[in-house]
Amino acid sequence: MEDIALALGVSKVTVSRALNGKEGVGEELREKIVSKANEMGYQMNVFASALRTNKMHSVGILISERYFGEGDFFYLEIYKHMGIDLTKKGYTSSFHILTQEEENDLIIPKMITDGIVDGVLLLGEMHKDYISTIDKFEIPKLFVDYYNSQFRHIDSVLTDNYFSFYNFTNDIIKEGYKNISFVGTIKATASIMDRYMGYQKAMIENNLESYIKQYEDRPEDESFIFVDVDDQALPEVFMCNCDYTAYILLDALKEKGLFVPKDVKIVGFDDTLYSRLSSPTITTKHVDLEQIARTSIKFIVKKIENKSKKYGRVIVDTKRIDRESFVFNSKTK
Amino acid sequence: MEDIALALGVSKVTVSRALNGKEGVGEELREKIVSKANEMGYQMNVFASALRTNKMHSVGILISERYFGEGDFFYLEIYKHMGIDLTKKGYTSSFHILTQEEENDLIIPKMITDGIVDGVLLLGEMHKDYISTIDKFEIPKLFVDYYNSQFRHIDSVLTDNYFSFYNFTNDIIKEGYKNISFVGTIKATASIMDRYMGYQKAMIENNLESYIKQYEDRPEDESFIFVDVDDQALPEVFMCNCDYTAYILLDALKEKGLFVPKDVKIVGFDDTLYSRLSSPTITTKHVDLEQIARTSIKFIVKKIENKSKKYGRVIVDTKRIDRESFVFNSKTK
DNA sequence: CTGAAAGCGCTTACAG
DNA sequence: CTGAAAGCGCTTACAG
Repeated sequence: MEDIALALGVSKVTVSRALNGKEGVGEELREKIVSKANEMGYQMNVFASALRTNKMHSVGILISERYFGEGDFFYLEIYKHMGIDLTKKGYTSSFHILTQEEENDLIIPKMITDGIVDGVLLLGEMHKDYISTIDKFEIPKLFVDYYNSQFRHIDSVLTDNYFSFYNFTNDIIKEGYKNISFVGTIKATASIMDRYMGYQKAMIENNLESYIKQYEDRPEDESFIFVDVDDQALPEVFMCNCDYTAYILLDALKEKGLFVPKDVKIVGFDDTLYSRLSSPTITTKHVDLEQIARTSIKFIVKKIENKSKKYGRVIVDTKRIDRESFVFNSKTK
Repeated sequence: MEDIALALGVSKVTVSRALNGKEGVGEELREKIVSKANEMGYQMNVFASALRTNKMHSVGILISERYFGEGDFFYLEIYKHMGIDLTKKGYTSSFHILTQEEENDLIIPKMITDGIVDGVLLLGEMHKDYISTIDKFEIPKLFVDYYNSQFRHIDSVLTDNYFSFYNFTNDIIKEGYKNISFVGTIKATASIMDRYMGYQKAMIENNLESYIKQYEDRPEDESFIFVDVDDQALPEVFMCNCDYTAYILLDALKEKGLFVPKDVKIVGFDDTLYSRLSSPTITTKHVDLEQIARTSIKFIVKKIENKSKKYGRVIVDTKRIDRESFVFNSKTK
């Protein structure tokens, strides 16, 4: 094709430079070349280009299938926005849902081993051994909605679990509640742990140490979520680490003949379908997925194009959504 | 790398043939080459290969963002299984969520214009003009869960909407019901239309023509779903074209003080989250997504590798899931 | 600012 | 069954 562009009487070297926006071509010449290329319907052969540069203008997005339980639209929404941003930047994306088998056997997707993608986004938590294995590939990478101090050299874009939960708890305390419990197995994921620490911080700062109480929601070695509320001392508010847990808890309370929010109040986190389809609907925190996506893409592309190196941990805020499961009570008046 | 494989004293032509499973290499030699390649950790350069063959061993999966409303796990599940099957066959996948803007402005994804994917799967319905535009690209393609008689030359893998709904309706009639209504705007999508026709067929065959009644669920020019049940003559059973409609209808009935399944029965279709999270839960039909995925991948890969040409419309069956919203009544006894 | 030359790592006829 | 030669369409130094 370049040959034909030589219809302009220049060398293909010049054409290549003009089309790739490289310096070393006169402005008028460049414009002439570009318009001629369009006129001729020129389409660059990306393989030939990639053969020389090793860049496909493509980023891989990896996520464990564990995060695609039903109701988990969270990551899909993020992916959608990533796709939009990637397209804007002239990039293509490969979305790989990691099976449990691949994760256990440390099988790295073809898109990475074959160098088809120029960079990779690790969406959500995955097994440490798996991350180690991927980390051996010298390709730009970024955690999204996950971080691990063992892999501190990998930057990450994160929901502000800690501070958001702190604010959330603080708000509820301000509204007059004291006996507030946290629901979540804190060692299950880093997110749950961070949310719990945010809760604790607020409780301690408000001198409510004596009310601090944490319920488990993920029995060991079980994949399902479950909350045991066979407890005489019901709190005023259950702060659940996520909407799904809140949803399950709601069912458990109903079975015991308790009414939400009359007898006890509940809040969730994530603003997923569970918080909207339950009855009553659940007050929760919404995460700005679009911003997480935009930030992640911006950074990974910069890394790929060598424009910048280190970002560390980039935090994205959340917004409270009020629903039926938590309603201000008389204490606030 | 091939050069180094010449450590075996053969030409790189032979190595290329051996590694690609082409004929023209002795069996012993092939094995020797393959094991040497593994030993040396050889990784084929896919770009160089693609430059000659124009094949990246990659398939693109396209879907309109309209199908990623919340609760729509349907297509994501299919994608997940597609990814697994593709990996098994040594293929990579690019998942492109088509924005409304791209669909309206007939913008074709880079993965197709640049020839990065060897074939493309069109998941779910999209605008006819958009399909026409894509159809101009001479690349193997297949509809999944959609068909259009205007594009009869494009094969498709489909849920058996017509026959499944026919069977479903027949079952219900057998259980003693006569006054059965269909809920769904039949001109909205081909799937709804086919489901309706299946319902009608069963009604007519059982001489229940006089009971045939169809309610709208998608007001014109509205994106939300809504069911108007301000109707004196309630049927015994509402057969909704999908779970979401059933879910909405359930709410509408509750507001009128009606109880399901006591006062009236409801069934949905698709077995999505809506049918499980509602209260009562909704009897529905489950589609074998894994089979849809497996079939689609098998066919698109065959098309890419020129092993076969024409499949026409390939139908995948559904399975009834009984839940609370439809319970056998005394008539069956 | 522009061009001639070499080469990226494969595969495809063609010849033996 | 095996190999020598040419070429896929770009980009990267190097030279002017």
